[in-house]
Amino acid sequence: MLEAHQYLRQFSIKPSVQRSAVMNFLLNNRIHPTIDEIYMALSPNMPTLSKTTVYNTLDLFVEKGAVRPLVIDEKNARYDVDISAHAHFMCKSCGAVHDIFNVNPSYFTLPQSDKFNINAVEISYSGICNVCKGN
Amino acid sequence: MLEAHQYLRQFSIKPSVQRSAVMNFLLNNRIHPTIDEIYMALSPNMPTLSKTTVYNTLDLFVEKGAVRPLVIDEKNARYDVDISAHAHFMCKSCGAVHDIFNVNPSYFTLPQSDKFNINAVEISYSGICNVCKGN
DNA sequence: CTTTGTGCAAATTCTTTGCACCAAA
DNA sequence: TTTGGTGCAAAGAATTTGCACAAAG
Repeated sequence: MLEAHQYLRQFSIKPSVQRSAVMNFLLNNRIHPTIDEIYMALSPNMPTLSKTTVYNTLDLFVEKGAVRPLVIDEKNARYDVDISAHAHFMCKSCGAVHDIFNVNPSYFTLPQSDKFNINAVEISYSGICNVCKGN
Repeated sequence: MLEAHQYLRQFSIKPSVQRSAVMNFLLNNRIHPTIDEIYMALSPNMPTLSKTTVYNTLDLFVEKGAVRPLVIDEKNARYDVDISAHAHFMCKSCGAVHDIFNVNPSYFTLPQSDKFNINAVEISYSGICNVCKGN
């Protein structure tokens, strides 16, 4: 937990018990969790935790640049504590989201445009994972 | 409308008045509309149209490969009738989604993986458009 | 007729909001 | 104390579902 505590300070986020717990979960569970997954994972050990706090906390983390919101799952918001340039894969069957690191870094270059001020890119792959495919 | 009618047949979609109207709208309004935008645009001329039908219709179009669902807007599902490989830009201020065609075609290459069966890719850019920026 | 499509209303799910209470400085 | 954080309950928004009626073949 101390680790998460320190980590938050790097992003100028005041640590609280709840914030540290959420960050700790994100740092140790690189599953790009949904709000509900975070809430479900933490509430057994923090019975008073509310989902509103998880929403507030993730909004703050995104605002401070400590996590990035993923746009890959139409159903739920998902968050990644790894803010380095990398892509993601989502299995259309089980819904799991995985990191894809072997993507040419040049793909993350932002294109020039005279109509838009482009400042972020997201590369999302989808298909079926081997677990769902049955091997 | 005849155009849309024919277009649907190419994808083995039985045309109905509603389906043709939706496809016609998509073909002539390349704005990557949401369900609500489609519904709002058509309902004045089709008072009995229901939003459920718009949902059903778009689901069918996606299933038949006539349109592709965009994963770029966390708030609403958006659809693109142009199924060729190209990227999109979404303005975080006004929410408008635009096509980005000047992206290196190689970026759309699907990476190989022994863990996943990757069969689709989406490249999404975001930022602020010039209209919102004030010039 | 029989199948397929449409549309209303209700239900569900995810997210946001308002407000009171708690905690830290 | 004063500010900021938390949590409950209610509200809101997008989507899905169940079912009855309409349309097409």
